[in-house]
This record gives sequence, structure tokens and C-alpha cells, in this order.
Amino acid sequence: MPKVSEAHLTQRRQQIMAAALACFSRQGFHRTTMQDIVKESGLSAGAFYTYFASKEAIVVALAEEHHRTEAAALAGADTATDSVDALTTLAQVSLGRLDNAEERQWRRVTVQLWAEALRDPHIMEVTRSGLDGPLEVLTDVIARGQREGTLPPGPDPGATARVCAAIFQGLVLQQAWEPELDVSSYIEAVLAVLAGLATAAAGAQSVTTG
Amino acid sequence: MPKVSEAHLTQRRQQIMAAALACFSRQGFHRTTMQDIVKESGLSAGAFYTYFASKEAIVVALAEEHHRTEAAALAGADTATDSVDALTTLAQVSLGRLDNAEERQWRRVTVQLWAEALRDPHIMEVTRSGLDGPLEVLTDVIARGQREGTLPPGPDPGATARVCAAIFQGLVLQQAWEPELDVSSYIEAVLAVLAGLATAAAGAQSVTTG
Amino acid sequence: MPKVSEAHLTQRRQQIMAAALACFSRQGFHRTTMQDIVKESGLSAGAFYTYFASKEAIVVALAEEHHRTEAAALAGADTATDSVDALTTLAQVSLGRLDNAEERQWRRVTVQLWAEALRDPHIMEVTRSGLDGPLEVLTDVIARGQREGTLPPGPDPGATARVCAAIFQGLVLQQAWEPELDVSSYIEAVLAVLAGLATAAAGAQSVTTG
Amino acid sequence: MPKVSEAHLTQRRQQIMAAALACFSRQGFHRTTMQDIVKESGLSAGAFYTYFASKEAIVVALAEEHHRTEAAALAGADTATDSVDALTTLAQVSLGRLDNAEERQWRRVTVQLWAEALRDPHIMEVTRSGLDGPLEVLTDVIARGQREGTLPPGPDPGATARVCAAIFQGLVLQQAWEPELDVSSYIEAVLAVLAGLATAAAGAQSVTTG
DNA sequence: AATGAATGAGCTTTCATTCAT
DNA sequence: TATGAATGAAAGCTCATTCAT
Repeated sequence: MPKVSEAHLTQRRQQIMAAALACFSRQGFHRTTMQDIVKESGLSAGAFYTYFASKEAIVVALAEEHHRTEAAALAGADTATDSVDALTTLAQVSLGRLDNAEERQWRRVTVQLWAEALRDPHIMEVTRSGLDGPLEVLTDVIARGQREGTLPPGPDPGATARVCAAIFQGLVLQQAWEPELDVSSYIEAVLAVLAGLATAAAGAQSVTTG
Repeated sequence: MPKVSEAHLTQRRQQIMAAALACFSRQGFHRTTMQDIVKESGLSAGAFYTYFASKEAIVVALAEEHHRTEAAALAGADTATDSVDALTTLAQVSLGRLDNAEERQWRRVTVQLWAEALRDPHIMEVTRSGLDGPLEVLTDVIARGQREGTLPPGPDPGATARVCAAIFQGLVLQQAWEPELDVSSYIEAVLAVLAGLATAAAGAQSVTTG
Repeated sequence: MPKVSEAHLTQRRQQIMAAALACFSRQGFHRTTMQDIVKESGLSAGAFYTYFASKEAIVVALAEEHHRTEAAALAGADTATDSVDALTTLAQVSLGRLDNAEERQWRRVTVQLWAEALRDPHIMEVTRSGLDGPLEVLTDVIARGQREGTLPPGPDPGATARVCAAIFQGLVLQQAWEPELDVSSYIEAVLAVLAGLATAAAGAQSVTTG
Repeated sequence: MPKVSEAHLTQRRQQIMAAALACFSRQGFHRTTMQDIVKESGLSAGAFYTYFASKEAIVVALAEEHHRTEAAALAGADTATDSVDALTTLAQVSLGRLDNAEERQWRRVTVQLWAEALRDPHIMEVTRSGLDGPLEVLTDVIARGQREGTLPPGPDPGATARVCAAIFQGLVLQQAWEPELDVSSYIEAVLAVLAGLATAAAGAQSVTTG
């Protein structure tokens, strides 16, 4: 085939990435051979290397896509004026997004990316920026809440943001292990925690201002 | 049969496990070769196979040791009569335990075990029982708190327990990525969350009983 | 059939051969990929195969071109009546021709053709005829010189011709390795050898005839 | 097999080198696969890599062995007081050495090393030092001959040494191409050339001193 | 005639495991 | 028990060539 449309090239890349995602989810990065990916994609070994430089490159490409998708999902979820509302929305959006059969492959691959990041600086970079972005957003919202008195004033906003991030990460992990896990009750529990913080803040506020 | 003392055997096993832990932490399971472990341990390839059946076996052995150690650390941390106190103690003990340079290797290996569990039923079993045990303890404590009115009555105790577990898992992950992370402020933030729940429960209680 | 002028075809062939020569000189036959040649030539992979049947075919084509050029350079260099003069002219022409920056690529490729000839009967044929032609000319001239008494009568003319060929081949090799080698002093040394033979013949002659 | 004698290791290395030499002579470096070498050596693929780091490494090892053997063969061949005698001895020893069926493999591999040297700095280094050593010896002998009047005074000793080296290199090449080539008549022709130089020197001397 | 994405056999190298000593 | 050289299947990747457009 001669010169081919840009769209064709993009579609091929995605075809390969989808195949790789399926293989990685099923067998992990290291137990997946190039043959597996090639077979799953319906292409040839050579074709793969037209689109990706190496096996590692496709892991990085997947990490980047994952990061992009997650960032997009969160974009604009923190616009609520009230910071507790903002946190609630963020929790619902980010956690709710995981309750999706189509995300199952991604959850499994995400856990592997966490491990892979420990070895590969490039993947670490991408993976970390998937944490640092939300962490910043959360820290800002929490700090605002503390200033406004809708959140308890004591704990460091950055540390609290990390706790929120952990609540997300832990769900990813637990769901990867147990696909049928009930996400909605998990979200309810998280919302109860947020409500608790709001209540405590209100109490502290009334004491302060009372 | 130049029989050798039981102690000698145990010591050799631990020598190999320490070597494997160091290698796995440094390079990951899959990038670590048997040669690496053998070299690090100061033994020979043949000797390794006297003590472990395979490369996978040592991963499982490490998972089991990790599980055992964690279980021991938590044992008896939930004895407080008051359930919020019990949760507070559990948080301090489990999270505080991570704030330890010597645990650094373990944190990195733990994250890899999470990924590995997705592929290997044996590791999944061990890893899951490292989650299920604490989950049961937490669920009991939380259910008790709800009955006694020291925790808000709404959310499912099991789901809330999962949120607590997530707070632990997320810290392991974040610390693996960022060894210098400030654990004490993280713990403070967690305690503030628990305090919030207690406050909210107290409020709900007074409304109910008032 | 968008037929194209003969000249166009010839020009394309030479364009490709020049590209191949450059690549082969730079990286050797085996380290040069078709992609390299295609890129260097500014054509497409498909276009290459319109003009040459295979990668090997272009090596053969280069060998043939090399052979043709060398034969042309030597043609008519042996016309001197006196055989020592003829040898001197042959030496000056053939060796002098090498002292040329433009020949540098060819020298490097020639050495590779020598090696390649050992594997490929077709290249051996072409390469050998590049030796056998001159060998015949030299043998004739030397035999004549011996008959006429201008060269010492002892050694086999064919063997002496081979020594002359070796003097040429060795220079090609040494220049390929050391592009800045001083060819003119090399030629002087060769001429001194020829002069020595002439002197020895003259002495022998005077003894015989005296 | 456990710890094994030094001799065993050396023998294995030589076993592999012999196998590689046979393969390279037969099919060239690039057409020889590791499988070929492994099969010829009677060992396994893994065993090869216990003794050599790569396919390239064995080419270098062969180049080094070749260099060593040649240097040894020439050592002490230039001790004759008279420089023409010394040159004669050098010619007989170095050229005569090639007239040996066992050397056939080496001749073919040598020609390939010449080509390989153009690409690989390490092989170039080894190969070049196989030329530079003899060149130095020859230059010294020739310069001495010129001082003593046993060789014609005109040409640069270094250049003349290169001509001598070429006579050797050309024979290697011609023999590689034509195994049945008559070396003894080639040597005779070379000796006649040397005799010619001696005669010319004697003549020049008598003119000068006469 | 020209394109260049696609092919897939075949390459070099690795490494978990074994077993003669 | 301990050794470490040996094994060989299987890995990731390359590249000469083809052919639909």
C-alpha cells in the first residue's frame, strides 16, 4: 500500500494499542510476547514496528493515553463554588468512572503501570503527572475549604489531598482484584466521610464564631 | 546426606530472600535474573534451587513473609473498646509502620506484588488475604461503631472498611513513588477524617436521641 | 505503460548505484539496508526494484562497473615497444589512478568485493576477470621482456605478473585503510623495483652475450 | 558441571573459535548464523555466550589470534646481517607460510577481516597492527640496506616496505581466490625482484665508488 | 512508473533450570 | 550439600521484498 491517509495511520496505532491493552490486561507486560500482541492485532510483527519503536514504547504510549483520558475526565469537575461540593463532585466523577466494565482492562493495566513506573523513568514521569495534576487540584480545593471554614482547619491540605488520591488509587487496586466490587456503596462511604468533614468544620466554625 | 541443622536451612532461606528482596526492589521481578539473585546472595545457582523450587517460588515466599509481617503488626491493634479509638489506633499503627527507611524495599516490592497478583493465582491468594483479614477487622469495628453510635449510621461498614484499606494502599503506592513523602502529616489528615466521622456521628446521635 | 526514455532509465540506475556505492563504502554491504540505499537515492523501495532485481544485483552491478572502469583505464597502457617501458607505464597508470579522492569510495567497496567474491560465484567471476585480464597482459609483456632480454630470464612470467598484480592489490588495500597514504612515493618504489629488474637483465644479457 | 579446570575453559574457547573459523571461511561472517557456529562447535547457543560476549566478539578474537600467529611466524626472520638476505628470508618465511592447506581457512577469513576492518574500529586496530609491525621491520631493514649500499638508494624505505607488504597481501588474496595457486613460483619471482634490486645497488655502488 | 505500508522468516541473544562432578 | 557450565526454547526485533493503490 502506498501513501495512506493520516486517519489510516492513526487507526492502525489504535488497533495496535487496543491489542496491546487486551494482552497486557490478560497476561501482564512481561508475560505478553510481541507475538501475542501481533496476533491479537491481526497484523504482522513488522507492521508493529512501523508504528512503535519497541515493546516498551507501547507501554509508554498506553500510559500516556491513560493519563490523557483521566485528565480529560477530571477536567472541569472542580468548578463548584463550595469546596465540599467540589470534592463531592470530584469523588463521584473519578470513582464513578471506574464502575464500568469497559474500564476493567485499564484497571488491570494501571496497576501494572504503577509497578512499571518504579523501573522506568519515562513511565514514572507519565504516571506521576497523573497523580500530581489531581493532587494540585485537590490541594487547592481543600485549602480553599479550610479558608472558608467548610473544611476542618487542622490538617495540611496537601496531605489531605493525598488521602483523597489514596481513596481513588485503592479503589482502582481493589477493583482490579475484584471486578464485581460494589462501587456505589464505596462512593457512599466516601461521601459520608466528606460529610463528616463538613460537619466537623461546621462545628468548629460555630465554636469559633459562636 | 551431610545433614545440616534446621537453623542453617532457615538462615540460608532468609539469606536468599533478602537477596531477592533487594534485587526485586531495585529492578523488579522480571528484570531480575536468577544470576542477579544468586550473585547478591553470594551463593551458587545450584544452591538456590536447594532452597526454592523456582523463581516464582521466591516471589510467593516473599509475598507470604510480607503478609505474615503485616498481620503481626496489626494483631491486637483493634482492642480499644471505643471503635473510633480502635480505628485511630489501627491507622496510626498501620500507616506509621510504613514511615521507616527499612520498609522502602518492601514498599517497592509490594506494589509489584499487587501487579503480579493479577497473573498468579497463588500470589493473588496471599495478597488478597493480606487485604481480607484487615477488611474483616475494620468491618467489625465500623459496624460496632455504627451500632454504638460513635460512627455515622449510613454507609455500609464493608464499604467503609474498603475506604480505610484504600487509604493504606494509596500511601504505600505514593511512598513507593516518593520515598521522602511526609507520612506524619498524612496520618494527621487521616485522623482528622476519623474525627470528622466521630463528630458527625455525635451530631446525628444527638438529633436521633434528642 | 507510461514509457520513459532510455536515458531516464539509465540515469535512474546510476542514481541508485551512486547511492549504493556511498552506503556500501560507509557501512559495508551487510550493514547497509535497502532502506539506507533507498533513502540515500531519494527514491522509494518500490522504485529500487524496478531497476534492480535484488540487493545482491546491485552489488554485482557495482562490481561490473568497477571492472569496466578499470579495464578502460588500462586499455592501451601496454603499447610501448620496450617491455620495461610498458611495465613502467602500466604501473604509473594503474597505481596513479588510485591517488584520487574520488576513488576513495571505490577502494573501500573493492576490498569488500574481494571478500564477497569468496561467497558469491557471480561476483567472483566479475572480480576474477578484473584480475585475469591484467594478468594476461602482464604475462605477455613479461614473457616478451624475457625473450628480448630486457627482463631477467629466470622466473615464470605468469608468477611475476601475479607479483605485479599483488603490488596493485596491496596498494588498494593499504589505501582503503589509510586514505592519506603517499601514493607517489609508493610508485617511485615500484619503479625502482622495475629498474632493478632491467639492470639485472642487462647484466645477465652482457654475461650471456659477452 | 561444576568448577572446571582452566585448561578446559581454554579448550572450549578454542573449540568455538575453530568452529567459527570453519563457518566464516565457508560462508563469510554475515551469512554465518550463530546457529551455524553452535552446531559446528557441537555446543549449545548458551554455551557460546559463556565464552564470547557476542558474534562480533569472536570475529575480534579470531583477528587477534591471527595477528598473534603471524607475528610469531615473523619473529626472528630478519636477523640476517645482510639486508638483502634478511629481505629474502622474510619473503621466504612469510610467503612460504601461506603455502599450506591448513592455512586455507585463514586466508579466506583474512580477506574478510580486511573488509571488516573498514567498519569495525577494533578489528581495524588489530588488523592494522598486523601490517604496521612488519612494515616497521621492513623499513628498518631496507633503510639499512640503502645505507650499506646493498639496496638502491633512491626510493623511500617506508614506501618500499609497503610494496613488500603488498606483495604479501596480494598473494593472500590471490590464494584465497585460487587455492591451487603455485606459491613456489610466486616466491621465485619475488626473489628475482630482490636479486634485481641487489644487482642494481651493486651497479650504482660501483659507479659511485668507481 | 512510482509509492511505502505490510509481510514474516529468520536473526542474535537471554536466562530459568539442570546435573555431572 | 554445593558448584557453575551447560542447555535450548523462546524472546524481541530486523529487513529484503512485495503489491494494492
